[in-house]
Amino acid sequence: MLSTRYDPKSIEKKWYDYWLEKGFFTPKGKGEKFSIVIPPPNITGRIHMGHALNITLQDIVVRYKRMKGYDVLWVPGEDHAGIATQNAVEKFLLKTEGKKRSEIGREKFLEKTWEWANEYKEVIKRQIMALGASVDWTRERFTLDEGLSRAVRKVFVDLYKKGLIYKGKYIVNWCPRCKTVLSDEEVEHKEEEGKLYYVRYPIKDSDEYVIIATTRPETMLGDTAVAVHPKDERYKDLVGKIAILPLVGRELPIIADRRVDPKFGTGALKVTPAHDPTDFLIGQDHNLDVIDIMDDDAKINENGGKYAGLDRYEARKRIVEDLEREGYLVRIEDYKHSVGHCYRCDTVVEPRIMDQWFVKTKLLAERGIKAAEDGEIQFFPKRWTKVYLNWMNDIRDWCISRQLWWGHRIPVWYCEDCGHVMASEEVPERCEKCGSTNLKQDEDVLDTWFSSALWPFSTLGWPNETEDLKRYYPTDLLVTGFDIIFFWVARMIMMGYEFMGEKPFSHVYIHQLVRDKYGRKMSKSLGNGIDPLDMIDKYGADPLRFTLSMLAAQGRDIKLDERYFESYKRFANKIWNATRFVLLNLEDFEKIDLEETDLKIVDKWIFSRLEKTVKTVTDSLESYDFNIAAHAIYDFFWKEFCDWYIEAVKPRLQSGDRRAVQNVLVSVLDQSLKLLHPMMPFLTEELWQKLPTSGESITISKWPEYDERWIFESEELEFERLMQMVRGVRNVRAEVNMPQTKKVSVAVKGERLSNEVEGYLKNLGNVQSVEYVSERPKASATAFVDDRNEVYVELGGMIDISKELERLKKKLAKLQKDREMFEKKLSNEKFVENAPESVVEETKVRLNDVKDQMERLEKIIEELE
RNA sequence: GGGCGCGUAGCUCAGUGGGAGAGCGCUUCCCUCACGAGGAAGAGGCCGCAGGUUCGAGUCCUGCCGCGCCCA
Repeated sequence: MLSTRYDPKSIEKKWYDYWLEKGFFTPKGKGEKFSIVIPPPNITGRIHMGHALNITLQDIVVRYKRMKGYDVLWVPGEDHAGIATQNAVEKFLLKTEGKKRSEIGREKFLEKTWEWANEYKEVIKRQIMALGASVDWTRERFTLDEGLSRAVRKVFVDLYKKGLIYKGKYIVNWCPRCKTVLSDEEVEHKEEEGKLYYVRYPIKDSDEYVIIATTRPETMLGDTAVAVHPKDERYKDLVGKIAILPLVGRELPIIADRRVDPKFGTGALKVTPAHDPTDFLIGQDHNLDVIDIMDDDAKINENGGKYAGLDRYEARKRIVEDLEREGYLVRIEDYKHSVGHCYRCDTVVEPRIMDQWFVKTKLLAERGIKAAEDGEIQFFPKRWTKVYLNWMNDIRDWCISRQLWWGHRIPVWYCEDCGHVMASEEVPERCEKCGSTNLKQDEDVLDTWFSSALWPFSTLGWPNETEDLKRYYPTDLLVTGFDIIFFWVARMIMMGYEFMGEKPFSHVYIHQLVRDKYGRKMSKSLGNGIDPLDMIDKYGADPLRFTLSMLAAQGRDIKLDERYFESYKRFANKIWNATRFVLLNLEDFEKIDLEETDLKIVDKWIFSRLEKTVKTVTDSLESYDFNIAAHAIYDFFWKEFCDWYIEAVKPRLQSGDRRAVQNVLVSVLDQSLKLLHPMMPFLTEELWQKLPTSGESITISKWPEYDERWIFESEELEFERLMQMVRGVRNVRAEVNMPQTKKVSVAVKGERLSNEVEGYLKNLGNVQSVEYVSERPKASATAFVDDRNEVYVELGGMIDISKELERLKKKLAKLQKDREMFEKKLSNEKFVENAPESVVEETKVRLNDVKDQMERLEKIIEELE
């Protein structure tokens, strides 16, 4: 028998092992398929709450679909996470061995990183298991697997041959800490308080000067022009003249270019093509010299003259001092501007001109744009479509080379003899042009997102034409966060169409961002993270999952407070104990096919409520409204099944004739557990296995189908009417501070209650006797009034007439308000004309009810007065 | 500068065109034989502000105020 308390630890591992052993998560390859690939977590450490949410939501859909009878494949895996992992390993190395990566060399460093990777792959895997994710571990993939690496090489070489990958000198974002370039998306812009420096540049052979404004004065060492807007009247005469660069003495042509913003600073722009994206473009159009003044550490290089060797900020300070001393500095203003930071280490990035590899994205994006416009790929919530489209329509070429060691090495070889460049899937033996064997591979690796972009098909075996690829591509759903729509979602779509000729997935569900209870992003630096594994340890995986489901309302961030887990653990405990109660009453259980004649009002009520819950939960899961599904089953199970149904049938269970009610209990419990299973897999399996109607596993049991035959509208109304009577009696009792245990006598005016209803009233209201009367007994309080019955609680000496009057008058006032509202509506001709007939009809009925109740109440009040 | 989202009970949030809801917290009562991690009853809301559309607006539209995010 079950213990009195739900203990998650004692059930979770056991059932996960059972599911694995039975192979429930491996698709059978028959029937309609449903496939989904996991967003591979980075192998940098523990998973965080965002992962927990992501994995939970996927597992809910996956388990639901599996129970619906789909042939479900959920592919798990991990991401090598180039820059993030390399940073983590570097830190680890420095801490444990006191060594930098440059000291141990590429080969040794990669060895260490592989050790790290293998360890953390296992860590991640165990964490995903702890969450209960029903992924198919026999198909686990890693982005640096041989198979996936082959896919990467093939994609690179194909795109290269199509001319969609090229190498070129462009302005790129350089992280001086990670010592690599970053794509535009890997740069995070943050508003910062900075300074705006106004500097005087003298005009050659004159006493004139032009004042420029800059936030980064150190870059002046690389200035090769001054630019103004062509229509700027202030500077019309200056265009064509020469300015002299202070401190350096270089001659700078003064040019006109539309890209200059006349409203910024003085309207005159110092042009530094090597260190600013706009300046770079201006430089290209005007054939300006490009002077790179920084090295990889963001220190000034030999082109910086006497400032060479200084760090960029030190150089800034020195240059400003020198400018001031020599009279070139006009003024310094406070200035708020947005500064680019590395998304992995938060260091301020420097724009630099470098020779890097790029993917030409314009053409690739076209098909992906059409797909979203046509609804071939749908976003949930819908509004993310626009975010995606804005980016795709304005897409820029993707810088894919990284000066890292950890990742897919760029499959390009350079012939040392003739200079020929070769892209090749396999290591070439000789130069295809001159035959030389003197070949050298490109030192760089690819952006980590390059391999992720192939994930939906590379994990299924591509470029081999595997059975999996044929059967499970395209996938049906992708669940991910909005922060990687550009990094990942958009690129998977582009690559999917380019290499598979088909979309990678049909639906994209963008999940919530998990914040702390104050609405701040969870971060290591703030220390405000709530660790999902700690929560599993403290409350259990099922409560964690259910909490996240309850909070997963589309289009809104989740503000997480640990108290939620406590609340929903109580729900799990409630389920546990309700099941325990049912099991305690099943010694003589015998399964029967319930006929309508076996069913009482309360049975029909609970079946009808259950059926409606089945519909709500099913519909909500279909539309990814996880919170609605969770709320529906929570309310049904706790408030209707536990608080009313079970309480109402307790006497029947004590009687000799309890076969039918046992069957109802088991049936409702069975279906409820199934509805709960996607959200709370462990708990439901544990309990379901104990039911006399169980099977091999709830995991592969059949999802409840909505069936109108189990809807009983009139019984629902009848039972709800009874609930009102019971509440009325309880209310009276509470008003006079009568203990709940004390039995009361009730007088009923109007029609006779059925034996069944009278029984519930006695049982649930703790009523000892019901007598039928034609007049209200003296010294009684009114518990319930409608057009069929009035229910009085006999109080005898306990009655406080003034208190009773106060209570009834309050009730009357409420009714009066309703009455006025209904009357106002119905007296409005336009309402009667325009509103749907059913609404008008309902309003009339309700008005009549209210009027009737008021009349009766008024009469009672009159008598009391 | 462009775009997006959010302002509903003390707190955290559901609710998208027809009678204001939940959890937690609060008050009162109950050791009722599944559960005190429970049960019963209750208090608590100009649904940010101002207009508009509509027979009817928490829900749709516009503006404003406040908060947050993305992009440039």
